[in-house]
Amino acid sequence: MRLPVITTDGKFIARYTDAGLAELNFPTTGRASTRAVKGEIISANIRRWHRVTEAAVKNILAGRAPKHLPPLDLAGTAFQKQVWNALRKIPAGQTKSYGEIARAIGRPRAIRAVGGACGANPVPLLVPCHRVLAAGKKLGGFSGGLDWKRRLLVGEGVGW
DNA sequence: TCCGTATTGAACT
DNA sequence: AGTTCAATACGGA
Repeated sequence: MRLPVITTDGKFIARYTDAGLAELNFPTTGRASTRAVKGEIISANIRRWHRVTEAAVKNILAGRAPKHLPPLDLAGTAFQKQVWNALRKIPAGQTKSYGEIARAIGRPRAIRAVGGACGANPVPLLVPCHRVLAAGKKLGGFSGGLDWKRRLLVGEGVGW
């Protein structure tokens, strides 16, 4: 089940399973339109979750920590989930390095693997992979494009 | 098993 | 200040 999240910055696409939000994509430039979601039956749960998701996305875009998050149904390996879980502990307005995340999950040498897990994150924004910088406060990379990463950090008042 | 990473830090020019 | 290089863990083919 895919539903659009309309914001002033574009149309994000949220994908839900019975268990919760499974995916949240940045606005796609051109390809993959909203697609015929109509006709599908939207369960009460998903409707409720989607309202929470919309509010959370808008808050994050405005640089504020979302008050509530929908339940997440993240598909990934145990390692990736550990990383994503660690990312969610980063408070808004703060950043960490890939090395710090690696240490936080007890694998100080899994630095590059952390980068890989960030890139595999199906739910950017809600899982704040944009708060992870490379050593020396360099930007590193970002799945949705570095422009987004810069913008989100600036929105949270992070300077580097 | 080999390859590519959203890395890192040191050793060079 | 820029470049090269090895070490490194994980995931996909």
